[in-house]
Amino acid sequence: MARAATTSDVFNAVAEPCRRELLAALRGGEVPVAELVQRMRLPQPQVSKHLGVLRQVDLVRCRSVGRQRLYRLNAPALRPIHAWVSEFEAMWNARLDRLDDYVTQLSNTTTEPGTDTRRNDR
Amino acid sequence: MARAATTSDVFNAVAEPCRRELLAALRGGEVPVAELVQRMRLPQPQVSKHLGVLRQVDLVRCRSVGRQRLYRLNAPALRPIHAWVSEFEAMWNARLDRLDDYVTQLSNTTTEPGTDTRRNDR
DNA sequence: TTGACATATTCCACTATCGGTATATGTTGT
DNA sequence: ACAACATATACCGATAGTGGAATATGTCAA
Repeated sequence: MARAATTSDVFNAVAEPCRRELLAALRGGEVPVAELVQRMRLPQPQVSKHLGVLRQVDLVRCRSVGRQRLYRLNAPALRPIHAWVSEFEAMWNARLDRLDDYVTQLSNTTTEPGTDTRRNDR
Repeated sequence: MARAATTSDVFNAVAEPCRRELLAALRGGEVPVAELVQRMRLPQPQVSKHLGVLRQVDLVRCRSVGRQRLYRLNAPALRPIHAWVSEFEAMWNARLDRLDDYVTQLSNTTTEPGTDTRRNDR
């Protein structure tokens, strides 16, 4: 098993740069596939496939208008991600890292176990 | 090319459930690998490998103490993710989705192009 | 009904990632 | 110097994800 299935996990769906770009492109409102293809400079099948993934995790929804398909963002589906990162937000807002750095300097820090590059991080 | 390399993209690094769990386990402060192995109930090599990935994207850092290695979270590395999701936050906070639903109902919505399941989303 | 158009799906080959096992590296204590 | 310990890395087999090209589905217009 390699990773939680892309099609079932929002985190995975968003891990793909193209799909993030797609979501960004949908921030303005409904957009037909053809326009997405243009903006993304990607072959149409790829776009459709990416949209398919986003649909499966409910990050986007679409409706048919004539032969076109208008996609729109379903922002609330991003909440799990936001919630998850937010739990860590305090840790960089509260400047706890300063204490962290202190601890770091106490003993000589080895950031990269193999290659011992910088000794003073951040 | 399948996806942006796990080792170079924070989004990808975090896409793995085990790695998210690892990060969560480090929220309390520095933790030696052995303890992580215990908590995760995963073979030690897996844990080390996951830690390796997290290290490469600078989500965690570590220092050596005797033969142990103490890992700690580098929370600021999560900022890109937080920043990205936050750009969408307004869209679910502002109840714009209500308007969205309205648009949805105007024409019969087809959420799943192939399998036409529910017609009324959310 | 036929053809143009818009989009989705299938098939294929390639690569990256993951889990598992074995082994290497490095450190402490004797 | 050697053994025990802690952790990292290398190797392997399996598999899922991606891009690309071809094709299927569905809709409109004549």
